[in-house]
Amino acid sequence: MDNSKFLTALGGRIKALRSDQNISQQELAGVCDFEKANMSRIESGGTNPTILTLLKICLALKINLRDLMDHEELNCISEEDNSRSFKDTR
Amino acid sequence: MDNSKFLTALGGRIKALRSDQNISQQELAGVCDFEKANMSRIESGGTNPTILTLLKICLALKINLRDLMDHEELNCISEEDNSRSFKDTR
DNA sequence: TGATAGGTTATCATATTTGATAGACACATC
DNA sequence: GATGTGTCTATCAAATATGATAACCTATCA
Repeated sequence: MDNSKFLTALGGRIKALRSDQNISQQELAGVCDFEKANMSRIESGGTNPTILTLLKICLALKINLRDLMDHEELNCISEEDNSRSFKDTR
Repeated sequence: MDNSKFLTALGGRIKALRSDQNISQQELAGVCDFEKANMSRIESGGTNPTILTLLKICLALKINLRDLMDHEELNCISEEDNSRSFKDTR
């Protein structure tokens, strides 16, 4: 998964969560305290948002960052991929 | 939870996950393909990383973004944090 | 003593996000 | 036709992340 596909998927995830709550881009942007154009930019995957920007959006959607990230498209590591965490010497 | 506390908590979370795998900052930075000084900056909460930077770190740690965010300190939604449902739509 | 590893902080140039504004498009409604 | 809503794109200045280098500190070890 390349970066631009990830950003598109993340934007789609935000859009889906917003639509679930029947909120317009403009309204969500208003709660986040930025312009609707910037919200569109994020939802379309046209930017690589900082974690604080995502936090602001999550707060506006009344969800946690964990919930935003809890989406298969955004998580491609399998349990088997993480071998190191299973060979802790403790 | 203000922004700088969140960034400090996020950095601490990364550091904890790294330590769990007995990896040095330098080694993790190497896999991420950036300098150890930049990794230190992130772990100390001195910067507001983009989601792609966090993704790179997660891939290096062989974990998912969901796992990175699945930490109480980073998920503090409360009614006081967000009052959208109480806000009149004007 | 000296050398090495791990970590931190400072600084700088460059790249990119952000904030803001404007314009465009489709669609519905009056 | 005219108006309003929702979305998207482009553009710009300002703010900030990134990449890179250097210096410094502490602890460990030969």
